[in-house]
Amino acid sequence: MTSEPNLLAVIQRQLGELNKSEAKVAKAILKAPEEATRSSIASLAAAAGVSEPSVNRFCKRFGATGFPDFKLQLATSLASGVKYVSRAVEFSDDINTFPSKLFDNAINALLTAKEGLPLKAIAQAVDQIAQARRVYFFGLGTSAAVARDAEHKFFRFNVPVFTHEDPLMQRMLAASAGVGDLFFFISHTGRTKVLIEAAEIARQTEATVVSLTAEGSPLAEKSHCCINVKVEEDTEQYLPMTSRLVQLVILDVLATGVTLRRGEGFTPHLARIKDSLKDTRFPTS
Amino acid sequence: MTSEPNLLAVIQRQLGELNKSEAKVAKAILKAPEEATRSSIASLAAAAGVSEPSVNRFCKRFGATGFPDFKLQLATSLASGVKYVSRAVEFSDDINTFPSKLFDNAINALLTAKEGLPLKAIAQAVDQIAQARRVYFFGLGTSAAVARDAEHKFFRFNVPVFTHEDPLMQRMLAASAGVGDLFFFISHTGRTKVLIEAAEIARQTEATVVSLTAEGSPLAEKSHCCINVKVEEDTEQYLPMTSRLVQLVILDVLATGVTLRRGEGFTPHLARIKDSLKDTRFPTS
DNA sequence: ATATTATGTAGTAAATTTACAAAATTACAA
DNA sequence: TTGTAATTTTGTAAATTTACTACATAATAT
Repeated sequence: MTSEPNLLAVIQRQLGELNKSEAKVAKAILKAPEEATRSSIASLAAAAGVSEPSVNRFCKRFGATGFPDFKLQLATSLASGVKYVSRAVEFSDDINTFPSKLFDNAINALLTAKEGLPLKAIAQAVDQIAQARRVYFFGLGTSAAVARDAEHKFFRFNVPVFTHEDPLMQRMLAASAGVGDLFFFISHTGRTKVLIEAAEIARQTEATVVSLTAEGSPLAEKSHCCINVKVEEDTEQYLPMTSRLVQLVILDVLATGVTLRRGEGFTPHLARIKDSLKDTRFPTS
Repeated sequence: MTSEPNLLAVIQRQLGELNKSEAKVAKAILKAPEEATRSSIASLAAAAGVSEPSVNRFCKRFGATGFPDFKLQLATSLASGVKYVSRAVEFSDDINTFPSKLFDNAINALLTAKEGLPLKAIAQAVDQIAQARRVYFFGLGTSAAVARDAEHKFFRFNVPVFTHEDPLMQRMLAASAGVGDLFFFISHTGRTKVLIEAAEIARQTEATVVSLTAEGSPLAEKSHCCINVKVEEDTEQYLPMTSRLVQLVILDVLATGVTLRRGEGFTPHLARIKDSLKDTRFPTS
C-alpha cells in the first residue's frame, strides 16, 4: 500500500516509456483526471480510443491491482496533492485569490518538506543539542528571525541558548568556543559569507557545528551535522519565501526531540515556565 | 459536485437520524473507513450485517449516485482532510513518528486558518499599511520573532518599518507617534499587559493601531483594525505552537497585498534589493 | 522468417443496481 | 390496550453494468 503523493506527475514522467495504446490512456487521464476517477473502464477506453484490456494493463503497470484500485489511487492523489500546488501570485490577483494562493504555497512547502525529512540528521542534531553545554543559534536576515524563534523555544525547554544577529558578535563567540558548545547556523542558501566565516572559526575550536541549510552548500560543508532542507528556487521575486516556515517547523521538531529525550519527568518544568508568564497577562474573562 | 471536506464527520453527525440497517452501515464505515474504500458492496454489507441494497440506499442518502461514487467521495475526503488532523506528540513517539506529527499539526493549522481568513480586515490592513508613513511592528516573546520577520519582509517591499522588542522602547515610540504612523501589534493571546499598554498609549495619539491577535481579546479592542486568527487552545504543554506559522503567512499576505497595490512598476525595486545581497554570498558553483 | 511484444475480441466472473415482495414499524380508531 | 391499515424499512432475486481473463491476431523487432 504505497500511496503515491502525486500519481499524475508519475504518469507524466513515464509517458515516453509507454506503449502506443498505454500512452493514449495516459494522455486521456492527464487531460481529465477528475473525470477519469468517475469513469468506467469502458468509457475511459472509448475516450482514449483503445480497448478495455489496454486500460486494465495500464493500471497494473502503475502498481494498481486493477482499474477500480487505480481510480482509488488517482482520486486519493488528486485530493491530497494537486490541491496545494504552488501557484504564483499575479498582479491580476485580488483579495479573494492571492491570500489563498499564499497559504497553498506555504502548505505545499510543508508537505514537500515532510516527504523528504532527513531523519538521520535530525536524530543526530537532537543528540548533540541534548548533550551541549550551550547552544548558539546564528542566522542573518530572515534567518535571524528564525534563530530568535528557536531561542525562545529552546529556552522554554531548558536548553541554555544564545542568539546574536550581529556578525561580529557571532565571530567573537565562535572564536572563544570550547568543548560542549554547539553552534547552530541557519541559512536558506548556505552561501552568506560572514555566516560561513563564523562557521569556519567555530570549526577550528572544539565546538560542534550544526547547520540547517541547503544541501551541498559551503555552509553545509563546514558542519559536523547538516540538516538539509529541500529548497525550491524562488521563481517569483515578489513571492515571499516559504523556506523559513519549514525551518521553523524543523526547529520545533528538534526542540520536541530534545524534550522527548528528557522524558516525562520534565513536564513540570514546562508548567512552571507557563505559570511564570501568568502575571504578565490579563486574565481570560 | 459538492465534495464534502470531511464525510466521516457528516456520517457521525447523522448517526442518530438513520434507520437501523443504515446505522449498521454507518458504524461499519466509521470503524474502518480506509478499508471501506477498498471493499465491494458485498463485503461491506457482510461486515455491517445487512443486505447489499441497504448499503446502496445508505450511499444515496449521503448524496452519492451509488456505491462506487460513495467510495470515491470517501477516499477523497480521507485523503484531503483527515490526514492532517492534529495529533498530540506522546512520550512513546520516536524519530519516525513525531516529526511527521509536528508537520501534520503545522499543515493542519494553516489549513484551518485558510478556511476562515478575515479577508475584510486583511484588505483594510493592507490599505492602512500602504498609506502609512511609518510602520512599527511590536511583539513580545515568540511574537517578537514574528515581528522581526515582518520587518525584514516589509523592508524589502520598501515600507519604512521599525521593530523593537523592548517594552520601554515600544511605549516611548507609541507616545511620540503622530498622523501617518501605524502600530502593528502581534500577540497570540492578546492579553500581554505591557503590549496592551503600548497599544493604549498609541491610541491616544493620531496614529493607527492594527493588531494580529485573538478575537475579542483586550488587545483587539484597542485596535482600529484587528486581524483575528482562529486560535486552537494549546492542549499540550510540550507541543510547540503553530499559531506563529499562521501569523507569518498572514504577514506574507499583507506584504504581498501592499506589493500588488504598488503595481508592476515596483518589481525593479525588488530586483535591486536582491542584487544588493549578491556580494555578501558565495557564487553558486 | 521467426520470435517477441503489443493489442484487441470474446467470453466469464464479479459487482452493482433495480424492481418487487415481505417484514417491520407506526398511526389511529375501536 | 388491541387490531387494522398505511407507511416505512429491509431483503430477495433478477437485470444490468462493469471488470477481468484467456486467447487470437496484429505489429514490431531480430
